[in-house]
Parts: sequence; C-alpha cells; structure tokens
Amino acid sequence: MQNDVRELRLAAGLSQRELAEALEVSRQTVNSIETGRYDPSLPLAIAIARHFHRTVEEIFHVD
Amino acid sequence: MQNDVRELRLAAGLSQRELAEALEVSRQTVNSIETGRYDPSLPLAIAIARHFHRTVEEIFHVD
DNA sequence: TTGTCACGACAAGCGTGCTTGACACATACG
DNA sequence: CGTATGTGTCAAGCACGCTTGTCGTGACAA
Repeated sequence: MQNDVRELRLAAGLSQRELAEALEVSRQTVNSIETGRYDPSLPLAIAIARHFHRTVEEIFHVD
Repeated sequence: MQNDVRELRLAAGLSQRELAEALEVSRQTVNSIETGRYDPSLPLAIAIARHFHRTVEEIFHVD
C-alpha cells in the first residue's frame, strides 16, 4: 500500500502534530502511516480521506 | 461502522464461501465483517469495494 | 435417515494498529 | 549560546484483524 498523506498534509500546510490532533490520533500514528510502517485502520483511512476531501481510493493505492 | 457487504453479496448471488475465495480470505473473515464483529483492514476493504464496483465510502459507513 | 451446504460462533495463535513516553537530530530563532 | 519546532524511531503494552480448526443448527436433496 502506498499513500499520499504526506503530500496532502504538506499542501495543507500542516505539521504531523496538527494533522494528528485533527484526526484525534497520536503523532506517531500519522508518522507511521506517512513513512509506510503500517496501513491505517479502515475508520482512520476514511477520516483521513474526509479530512482532505478525497475518497479513500484517491489517497491509498494498492501496490 | 456499518457496511453493505451482505446485501451486495446476496445481490451478486454469492455464498460467504464464494466471496471469501474471490477475496482470498477465510470464510470466517467474511462472516465476521458481515455480522459486524470487526471492521476489515484497509486493503481488504478496498478489495471488497473493487469486487462490487463500488467505492469504500459507498460500502462502509461511519456510525 | 443420511449427506451436504450455508451460516454463526468459539478458541488459540500470530501479526498489526495505536497508544504513551522517551530519545536523537536538524533547523530556525531569540 | 540556549530554546523551540518538526520529524524519525524505539520500547512496552493493549486491542483488533485474520488464520486454522472445530462445532452446532437449519434447510434441503437423495
């Protein structure tokens, strides 16, 4: 799985901490998703997509 | 999280076993998702959406 | 009755998703 | 210089996602 979270976050001018707070998760969780350490859960993926006004499929790409 | 997997599966005329084989997961996994025991992982949710030609958001609804 | 299929559910085990807390490093700013 | 911010990463712990194997039940055909 690849994702565009970092690009979207930077385009929105947010730090990892700020995005984490908006999503109500820890900063480490945002960092881990951006760096590909693991995939988000389905509810978190949907929350990320909604935050950036995108669909899940637009942000998360199956390898 | 609510989902429409059962309705989509039945509309497609598939058994839980057949859908599980198509998705390459166990029958118990399909059953657990349909009965709401847990949410699928993100890759599995995307696979389910693709199988039914829907988006993730069309099938999985945040409470 | 016997066999088979679909479905629901349980248990044990393993890997992952997420947490808090901590540490290191680079960059920028007083 | 000292301090703050942003990021990467580690450890320990807990809950969830998924597995195989098993069992029970209802429906339905032979």
